Amino acid sequence: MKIVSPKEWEPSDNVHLERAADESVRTKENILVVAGPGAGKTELLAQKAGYLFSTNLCMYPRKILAISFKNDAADNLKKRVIRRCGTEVESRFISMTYDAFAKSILDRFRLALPTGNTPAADYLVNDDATIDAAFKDAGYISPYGEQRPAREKAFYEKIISAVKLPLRGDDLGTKVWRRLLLGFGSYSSCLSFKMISMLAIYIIQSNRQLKKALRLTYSHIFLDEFQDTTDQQYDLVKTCFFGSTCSLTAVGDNKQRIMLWAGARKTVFKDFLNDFHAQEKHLITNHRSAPRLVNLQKAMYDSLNEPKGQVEASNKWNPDDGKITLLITRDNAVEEEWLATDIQKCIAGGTLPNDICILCKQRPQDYTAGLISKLASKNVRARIETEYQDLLKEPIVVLVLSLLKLSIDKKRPDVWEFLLKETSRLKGINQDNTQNDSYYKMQEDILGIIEHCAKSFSKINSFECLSALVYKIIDYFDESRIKAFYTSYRQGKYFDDKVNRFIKLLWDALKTAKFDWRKTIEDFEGINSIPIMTIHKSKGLEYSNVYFVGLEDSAFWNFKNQPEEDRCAFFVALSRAKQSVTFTYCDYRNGMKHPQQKRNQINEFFTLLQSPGMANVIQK
DNA sequence: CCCTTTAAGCTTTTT
DNA sequence: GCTTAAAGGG
Repeated sequence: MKIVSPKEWEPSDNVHLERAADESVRTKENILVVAGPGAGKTELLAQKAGYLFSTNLCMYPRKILAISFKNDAADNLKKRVIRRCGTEVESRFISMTYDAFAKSILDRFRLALPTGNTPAADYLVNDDATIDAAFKDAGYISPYGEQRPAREKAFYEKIISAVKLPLRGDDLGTKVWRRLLLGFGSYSSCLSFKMISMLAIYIIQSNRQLKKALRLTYSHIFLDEFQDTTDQQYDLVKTCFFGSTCSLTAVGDNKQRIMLWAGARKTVFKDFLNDFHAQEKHLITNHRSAPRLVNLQKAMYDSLNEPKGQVEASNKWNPDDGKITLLITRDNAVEEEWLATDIQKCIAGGTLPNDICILCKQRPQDYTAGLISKLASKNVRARIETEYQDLLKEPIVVLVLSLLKLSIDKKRPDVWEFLLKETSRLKGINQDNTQNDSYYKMQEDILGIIEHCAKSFSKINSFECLSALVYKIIDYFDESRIKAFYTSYRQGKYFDDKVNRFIKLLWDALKTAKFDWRKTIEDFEGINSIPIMTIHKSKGLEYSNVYFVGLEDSAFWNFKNQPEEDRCAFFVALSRAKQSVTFTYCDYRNGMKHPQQKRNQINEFFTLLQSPGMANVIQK
């Protein structure tokens, strides 16, 4: 990478940065970037990484630490940075989740903890059975017997979090901590995610040298989706970097704050501005949504307590682009027919199924079961994404799928490269020197398995056959190595459950695709179907056409308790759409067990959509 | 055994 | 607010 002066630096890949974004990239101050949907928050962070590396303001060999909530967000950001800056920055852009960051501190500095507070080296993470047993062993008698409802888990977390480190005293929480740190009876050491963070915070708080080392390693810190930060995550960041010369960049959007119910810190923007003396910048361009949709988003600013700040649609659109529809029907059968027809038209017009999305507030199964079969009768596939999303991010599923893909088509250099890299990491084979014997043998072995799969495909005609093939692949990678490498698979039946579920769904896909393997893999990955999900799952995603099913009081049943959050949820739903968004309401849903649906609580959404020039209202 | 009453869950991720 | 399942009553 060529070193340039800050003045010479320009965004890579011909990306244009609006003024506030350019300033946010170049500032040396701590900064909070408030940016609405489609403003390019990830791009801003990627460009800032490029700026810091190519000007050497992140001075070699210091690093940038980017913290996200979810693995896919952390991976996406890392990929974007590598695309913008090249692979030479790979080792200096550390992109990880809060939990991975806390765990990395604990694992490296575990022995800096005082005696009696040190977990065993091979602790399990968040194993329900162990935590349950620890409470029992510490003398806690559950009123629920063998079952553990959600509230019991919440109670456990509360007791565990209330304990102050280092451990002293003899209360229930401390007793549980002692058992979980070192193991007890036949149970091994096991920490919850909260405990890992608490230990990481304690390590940094009580050890000036380690804190100093951390601050020397990372000169710049990026914090993604900052509006969702919990108290504990904020504590961790503050413990590590408060009062340092490290420069922090937080990006987020208070209009998309829909995680308060799960413990997001309500005052996190204000606290960050105060604690870190950060500047605040606002991005105004919405690169995602068409002008009419941006207009609807803007109309919500008042109710979202957002200052009448500016938003502008990108100039790639015509001023009249974008479509908003409000469909009001008698019952869900009419609704399903209308939606299926509209979606069919949309696909006939050239929109890909996976560029369409069906959203629900909650419980997608209850709201879209009928629509799924209606669509199926018109040869349009739609599926509830939850389980597929979960499986597709499992390392074992990713491994097996890559191998299957190469067995179908050898000319997939990207997949081949990934598989070699992952396998050598898994098997502990040195990949710096690809000339050595073990690396060569690994390549030969993988090719052998690929050959075996390719030959087996035509013979697979039962669930048992498919299962045998998948286990043959797993055998090659070696189950015990997989469990040693991906530590989440070490506990309980987690590994077997995931693999069995994967085989089951792959078998379904194989039958649906009439044993066309290429199609099967495509289908499994969701290329050919419309994703259905909750608003929460859709956060951060975008689709050409969005259909929100069930704009009804009963779907927003908690509106009176959390009106701000539900307004944000509505805003998140509509702001996923690039080109068109449709909301549906029906008087009678799902067999009229109950009287007519209502729309009193959330009447403000209807007022908004029905205001002049906003939505095309269709009554059926 | 059947009918009524009561209580829980619903929106999440993380190794 | 509505569904589901468990608990309670006759």
